Amino acid sequence: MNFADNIPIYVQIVNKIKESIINNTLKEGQKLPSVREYCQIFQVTSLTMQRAIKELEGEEIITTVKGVGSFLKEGTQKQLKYTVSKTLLKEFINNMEKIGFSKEEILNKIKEEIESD
Amino acid sequence: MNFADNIPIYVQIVNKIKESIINNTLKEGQKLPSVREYCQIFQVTSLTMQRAIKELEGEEIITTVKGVGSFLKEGTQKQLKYTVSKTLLKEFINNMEKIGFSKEEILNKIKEEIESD
Amino acid sequence: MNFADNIPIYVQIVNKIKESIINNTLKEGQKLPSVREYCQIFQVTSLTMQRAIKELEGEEIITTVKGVGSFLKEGTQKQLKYTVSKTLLKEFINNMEKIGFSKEEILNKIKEEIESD
Amino acid sequence: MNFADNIPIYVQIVNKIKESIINNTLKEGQKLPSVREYCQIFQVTSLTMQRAIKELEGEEIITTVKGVGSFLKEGTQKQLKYTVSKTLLKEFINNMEKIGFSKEEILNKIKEEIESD
DNA sequence: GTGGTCTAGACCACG
DNA sequence: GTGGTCTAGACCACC
Repeated sequence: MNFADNIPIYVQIVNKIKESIINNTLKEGQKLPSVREYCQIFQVTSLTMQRAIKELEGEEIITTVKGVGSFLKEGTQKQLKYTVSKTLLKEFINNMEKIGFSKEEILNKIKEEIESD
Repeated sequence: MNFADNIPIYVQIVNKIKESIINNTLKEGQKLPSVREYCQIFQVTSLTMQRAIKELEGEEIITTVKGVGSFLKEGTQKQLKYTVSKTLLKEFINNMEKIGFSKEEILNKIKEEIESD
Repeated sequence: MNFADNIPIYVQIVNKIKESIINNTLKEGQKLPSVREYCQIFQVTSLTMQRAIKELEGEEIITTVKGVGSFLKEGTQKQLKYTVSKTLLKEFINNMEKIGFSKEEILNKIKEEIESD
Repeated sequence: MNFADNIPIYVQIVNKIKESIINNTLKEGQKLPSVREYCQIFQVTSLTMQRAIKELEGEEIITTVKGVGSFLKEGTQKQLKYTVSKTLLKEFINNMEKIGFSKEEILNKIKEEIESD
């Protein structure tokens, strides 16, 4: 975790977990590591970790069963990948247009950037 | 200004001013509106506005002369457009790769998105 | 604090804190007093204190973690002492030369002054 | 003049004039350039220049005769050189001691600095 | 008129 | 508890 910047730590954790889901590191229906284990992994207090979990519950990505653990819902992976990529795309195009690039120019810029690597 | 979300108002203002520079609404070498005028425009107190101004000074985008006003530095517009777009591009590609898209797929997604409008 | 002269209070505070670092009153890696404590110590409002803190962050002397506190970076003490003394020396010699003293004369003046105490 | 920093312009001008006196560029008893000429030289408005003049009058360095001009007082050069250098010396030693140098160390540092040029 | 600094008190999100 | 942001209004020095 990046403790020095402005993004709340619990949000950073939420994002990391979402990444794991999209990458298929965490598989659908599977039980997630316990809060205690996650605290170790991310080096945070349980309170912070709980918030991250709550957030994921709120977004209907996981369900928590008291005394048992949290589970990934079925069908999340594909949907998450879709919504996240859609958001990234829209935001990116929107921002590029705000600073004066046409759609064509955006496409060219992307091509350049990708080929330059 | 968006008083509801988490981005500090003074950062929002900084971004708006940067946009104005990139759009050429504010021209190089030109005097910016006074702090008091900006307070009216953005509906904030002078202190908040000053923070935004200080930030832009720190980024070497403007220079301020006490009792006279703030001025856009020469050569900012082009450079700002370049660095901002570069950052957007890199971040976007990076994020898309993190969630499992190959460079080719990214390009295709962008094409789709742009053509769909 | 000296509320009477022209040096902004937050700059005076920055200098005092720098002095504490150089004297080793504040040790490297250590947590600084909280903003609220500093407000008591220096008898200023939190905003003024925050400005001082931001300044020190900008100079890469401390790092701040939201909700936790500010910490002295490692390696600051020695470097700060070096740069500050170097600046004082250069400025002093420069000013003395401006008003017509040769390097030799400067040395003699210093000797006199020191021995006279 | 440095219009961008925090030292008031009129103070900067006062210092420059003092330097000229100490260097003997302006000689004792001599008539100073007119306000109008000085405005040209320093590229400032007459109001700012007037303030600088007032300051020098206040410090008893010059006298102004209405409708005629300003004149350097007799005996200023030597005295000015003395007081200015004394101030510089004391301040310098004071500052160096504040950051933990002994008188001996100060002397050594000065020697080093001078010989290194 | 300009920018710069400050207070006193408030509210917020985060750990 | 921590740091971060903001207001409303004030005062100042300077051009």
